[in-house]
Amino acid sequence: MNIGEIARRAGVSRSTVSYALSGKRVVSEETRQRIQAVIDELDYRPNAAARALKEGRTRTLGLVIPPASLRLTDMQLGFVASVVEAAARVDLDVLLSPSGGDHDRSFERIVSGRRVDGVILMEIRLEDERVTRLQQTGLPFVTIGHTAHPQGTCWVDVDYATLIARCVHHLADLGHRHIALINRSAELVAAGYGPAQRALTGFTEAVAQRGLTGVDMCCADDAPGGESCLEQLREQHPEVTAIATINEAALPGIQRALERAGVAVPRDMSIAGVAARHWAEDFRPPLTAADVPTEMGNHAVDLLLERIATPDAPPRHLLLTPPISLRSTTGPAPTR
Amino acid sequence: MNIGEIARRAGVSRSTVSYALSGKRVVSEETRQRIQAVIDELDYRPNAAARALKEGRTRTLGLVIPPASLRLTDMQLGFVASVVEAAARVDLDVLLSPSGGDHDRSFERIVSGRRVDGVILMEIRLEDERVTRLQQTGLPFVTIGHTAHPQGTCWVDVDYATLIARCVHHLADLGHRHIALINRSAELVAAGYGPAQRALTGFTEAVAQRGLTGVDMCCADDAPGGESCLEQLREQHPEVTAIATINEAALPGIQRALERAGVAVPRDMSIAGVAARHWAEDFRPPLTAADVPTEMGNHAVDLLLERIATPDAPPRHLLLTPPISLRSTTGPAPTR
DNA sequence: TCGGTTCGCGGAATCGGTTCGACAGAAGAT
DNA sequence: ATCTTCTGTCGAACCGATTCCGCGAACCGA
Repeated sequence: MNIGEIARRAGVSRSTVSYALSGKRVVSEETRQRIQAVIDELDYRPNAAARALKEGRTRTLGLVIPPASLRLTDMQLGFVASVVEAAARVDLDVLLSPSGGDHDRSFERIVSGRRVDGVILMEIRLEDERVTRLQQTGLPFVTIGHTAHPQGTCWVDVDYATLIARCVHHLADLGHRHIALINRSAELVAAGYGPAQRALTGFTEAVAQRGLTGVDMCCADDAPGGESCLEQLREQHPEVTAIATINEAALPGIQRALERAGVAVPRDMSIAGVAARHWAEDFRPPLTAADVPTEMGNHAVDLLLERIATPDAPPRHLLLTPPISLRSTTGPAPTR
Repeated sequence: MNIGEIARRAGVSRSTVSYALSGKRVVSEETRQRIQAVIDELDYRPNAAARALKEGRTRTLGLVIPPASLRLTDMQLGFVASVVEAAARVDLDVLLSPSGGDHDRSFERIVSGRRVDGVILMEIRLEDERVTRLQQTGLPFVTIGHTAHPQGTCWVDVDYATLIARCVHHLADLGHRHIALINRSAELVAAGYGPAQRALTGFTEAVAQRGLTGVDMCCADDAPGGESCLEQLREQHPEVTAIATINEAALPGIQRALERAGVAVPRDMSIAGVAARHWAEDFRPPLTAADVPTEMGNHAVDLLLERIATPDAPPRHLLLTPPISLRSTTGPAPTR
């Protein structure tokens, strides 16, 4: 069931079948229909490898995700889903590469075996050698998140610094004077993980600007982590009345610890976060948060397609600053 | 940077380079080292498409996931992660196809464009046309979950009927007489989604066997769904003192509704579920549940590799029945 | 009727690997 | 000295598409 078979049965040459399929040259309507009939009958579809070899492109995008051992957050998951969906809409397939390590075989296969036409990189660090590796090879790529030197690359990101600053301002407007930042895990912060670093910067600046006292804490990215982090916070800083956080995964634990301690939200404690929209909505009470649009994956695909089409165009960036959706977890600071 | 370039620089023929790389014929140690030196210098890696074309295999596995619009549960996510990880361990890549629809372009590309050597199918229904389509094409495949007629296919699944039955027995042993099954969404049940159907069967039989009264409810697969489902349950069946569920995603909502109503777990209400292990552990209080091993993805990959190697061997199945881990959400029935 | 244009199609090269058959030269057997 | 057996390498075919070049027939205006 290759193109030769179709050609023989339709009584034409292989090239004619190819042209009938691609439309790159005129084929008489009669011939075209005859060919199509044979194709339908045999359910023929061109061999992807042969086409990729000849055309020099694979019609496949690579998506580099964190290794399976690290559990993905809802937000990251949303990115994956929207990347896959956006790619499917333009008839592209997505090849997954779980790679966090330095010199990953899977990553190398993808980038230097010409298995994909372009790569989307997730969870990048401020200094990320995968980015430099991709720059070497010349393979088009887009990152979700950006490095410390983002000028030369194409990326889409959420402006964590500004978003966390907005959370702080919102809380300050409500009269809160003592605010805590609950950041991502200590390991990530130490590894130079961009969002964690930038959230801290934004927090520190905003707190200083409003003359508040701020305390920042790292917190393991899961429910138990949030729970113990909050216990520690209430013990060491009982004066805190509001929390800003980018740690989605820790929120259920935070919430639970507050409940156990009899601290009502938002009466006794306000929470403003940065999270996936559906996640914030599903949260009880609904979370006041800057809704990170999961469509970021779509944007990443768009940018990547552009870059593949015109590799020499200056790299474009997209820094999103979604507004804070006021829901039910923030309120006026308690009067002592 | 193709094999010809390497051959020229090393002063040998292309075939010799190929043999040096594959080891399928002896190449003198001296020549081999010379070739390797050139390869290292140029950072050469064979073109995947060319190799796939000639060899007739792509070294790629297809993973068909639910479309992006449907949010994946933690358990499904765990499968994806473990499939990707298992594939990476044996140097295989994973191609994602988001396809739930009947005649999906992405699915068709994968199965009939010979883009993959085998396919893993998730979220299959009792009658699933994707399965019949794959059987037509002869492409090796393994399903996570099984259809109503599973004899001829290769699959790995969790024995939901038995697990839910065990939950019922466990709860009955604790003295509960009125037990509710909180199932997956009504749409899934209507669509003939296997786990939902089998959970219902197992529940009904176990309840009858123990002479209990059981009530089964469908419930949207998210927190708000769980919340409203529980409210409805308490209104219509206030006598229920225990819940068995396979609806992971609804649990936070269930939990929240119970709290709001002042119903303590497990004092006033026991809950036994089927969920991913880490999920059950993170839940507060830790959930008594049959821990679905996320390693099911690994097993699926193993089965698939076997099937690819020996397509004519009789299809193998794997029906897992993990034991119930007793944690903190079940206790003796309340004395009235 | 003739030269030129258009239309529809076939032939053959090409992409970059793998693999089979052949072959030269060295080594061993008789 | 001749015949056989290895060893190590090369050349060429092949996988299944795409695409450039060119050819014959039809068509058209003069």
